[in-house]
Amino acid sequence: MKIAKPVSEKKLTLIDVAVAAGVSAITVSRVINQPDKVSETLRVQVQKAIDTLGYIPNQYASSLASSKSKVIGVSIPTLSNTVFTDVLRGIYDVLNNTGYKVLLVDTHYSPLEEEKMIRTLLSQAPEAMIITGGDQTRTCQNLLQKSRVPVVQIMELLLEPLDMNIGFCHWQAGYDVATHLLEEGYSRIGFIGARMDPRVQQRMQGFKKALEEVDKFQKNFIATTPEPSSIAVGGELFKSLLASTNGVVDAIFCANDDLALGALFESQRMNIKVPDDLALCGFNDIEASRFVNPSLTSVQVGRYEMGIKAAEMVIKRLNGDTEGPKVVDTGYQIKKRESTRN
Amino acid sequence: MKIAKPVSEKKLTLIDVAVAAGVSAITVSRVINQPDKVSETLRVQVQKAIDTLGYIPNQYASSLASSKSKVIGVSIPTLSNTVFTDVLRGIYDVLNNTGYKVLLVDTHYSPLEEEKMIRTLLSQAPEAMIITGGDQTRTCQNLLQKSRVPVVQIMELLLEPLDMNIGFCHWQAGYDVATHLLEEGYSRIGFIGARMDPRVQQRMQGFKKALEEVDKFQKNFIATTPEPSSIAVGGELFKSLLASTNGVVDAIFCANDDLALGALFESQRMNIKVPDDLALCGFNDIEASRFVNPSLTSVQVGRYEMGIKAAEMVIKRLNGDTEGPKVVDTGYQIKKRESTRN
DNA sequence: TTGTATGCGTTATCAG
DNA sequence: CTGATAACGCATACAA
Repeated sequence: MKIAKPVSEKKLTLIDVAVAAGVSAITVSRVINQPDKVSETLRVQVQKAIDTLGYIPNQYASSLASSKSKVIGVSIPTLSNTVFTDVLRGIYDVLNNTGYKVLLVDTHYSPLEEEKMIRTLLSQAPEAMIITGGDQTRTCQNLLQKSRVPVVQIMELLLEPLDMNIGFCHWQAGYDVATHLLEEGYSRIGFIGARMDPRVQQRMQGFKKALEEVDKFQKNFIATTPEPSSIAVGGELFKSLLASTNGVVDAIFCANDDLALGALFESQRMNIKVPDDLALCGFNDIEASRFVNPSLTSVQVGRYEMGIKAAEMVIKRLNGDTEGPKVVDTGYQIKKRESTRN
Repeated sequence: MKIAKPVSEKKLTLIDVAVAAGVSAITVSRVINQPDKVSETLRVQVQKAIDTLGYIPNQYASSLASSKSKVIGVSIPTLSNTVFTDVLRGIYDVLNNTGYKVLLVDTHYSPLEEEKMIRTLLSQAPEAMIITGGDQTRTCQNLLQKSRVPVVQIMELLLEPLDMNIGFCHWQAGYDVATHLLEEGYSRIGFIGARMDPRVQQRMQGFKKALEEVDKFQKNFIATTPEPSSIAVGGELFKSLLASTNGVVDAIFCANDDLALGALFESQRMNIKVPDDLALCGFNDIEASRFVNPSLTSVQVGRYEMGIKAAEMVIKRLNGDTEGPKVVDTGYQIKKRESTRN
């Protein structure tokens, strides 16, 4: 049995392989996709031709014909925040072993941009989507529902998920942080937040509620900015809050650890002792929080695990399994450290 | 002019839009891809139909017909390191506005895994590839060359780039850091490094060379580990180095800022004064380095800009422009801060 | 087990 | 500027 040499110029197709192996195109297709449905003899013969020629299937023709893209769309607000890249890592680690490809978009926290990007994603006919949060535009949600792709909304628990949902309750987490600070004996408690995306808003509302319940909420104890969150901004907001409260604030809930680090570093420069003069609590529990001095109380959330689970939910659904729960609460845990020890 | 209502059941095609707008399919295609080639009247009319119906083009059909995938493959060692996600951000920010999609893979720093992933990427017929560094397996490099896709190798300057190359010289950066420390009067200078990927190795070699030139290199002043880099590991390596040098080390070049922060936090706990008792220099200049106390000397490299430029090089090449330089040195800058002020 | 006919949704080519 | 027709490469459905 002779097999033709590779013709390096033109693109190889199923037919080239079929001719080389002396079979029909569909048989080659089967050798690739359903090897069990082809006899041993032909399978070996065809595989040899494939290897010899160096044939690589055309995914686009395949997707078009089968309407299966093997693509999963993922949308996150930003690549600059370890919170999201940790989740991403979980998603990639699961999906890369399943033959699915990830198509990632970065919405820059803008629902409008998100709509545009999700439109692009949908044109790739993804078999499923993993998207962040629930503040998509109405149009965008319609697009998603009309497309009928399985959707997992991650990072936060939603009142009305589009489909599947995995995350935790930011409101409750904010409430619990405030409670922790109250329990530690602090009473003039402030809040600083940046970007103010829906999840930060919820943390703030939970925080506010807890203070209101004990009649300790004061409007001027809140400092926020629409700017992106950063250590620098944390320092700025910290100074604003000191000013607006005439320095009487005795504890601050920072909407995330970057802000908290900024506040901590600034307080060190101002010679304000943490936690003696002032308590600080962050959110997300990034690695630095555990090691900085004083160590920073923060709220741990299983980001990598959330990514893993979201991807697993997707895979399960794609395998036709509709049994599992559609909503998963991944919870959180307040890590009490030196910065709030009274 | 009436336009039909969306029929939510079947998938919309060009033809549906064409019928709704009362034109031919190819005209709709042109409105989408070459709007200038369609008269104002028809363009508006067709666009209206597209919007009303919520039509989304099928990229697979498009790619099959035009043999253009509009895909660019990107390979990075890990998603856990801001160094790479910053570059990624630059890449996405450029590419998202050009109609190209990014197919990203995370190689976990393993050339073997990289080879496997790049093989997968190639079956998507990417129009170009952006990959990290130069330590691909021989097989992998052959695959890339045979595929004839434009390739940009990023993060470091290579002796023999496969095609295009953008980055800076890590060896020289390491050399310069050592020189800076020597100039500040330090003379018992150590090095700590983790993961020990090719770029870290180069920084270490440059560092070593500078010390050797003034006869100040000592083998036991080096502490490394193959473990992933982290703040925690920085603290550990710091303690090892103190032990192996009997505490006489007076300056440490940390292969990155995470390690440096770990060393700094640990030194604070051990009551070792930086920079009075010990100088610390990091690498990458992450945000924390600028704000921590004492602020941390580090080496700034334009990561986001590198991503931007890499993507721009790719786009240029894809547009048939072969003029520009194939190798770009993005340089670096030592940010001298409190932690090395003698 | 293997093969034939046909369609997937778009774009290239060439006419009008 | 607009349209008819034929690819693009593969997989589905059915036949043999």
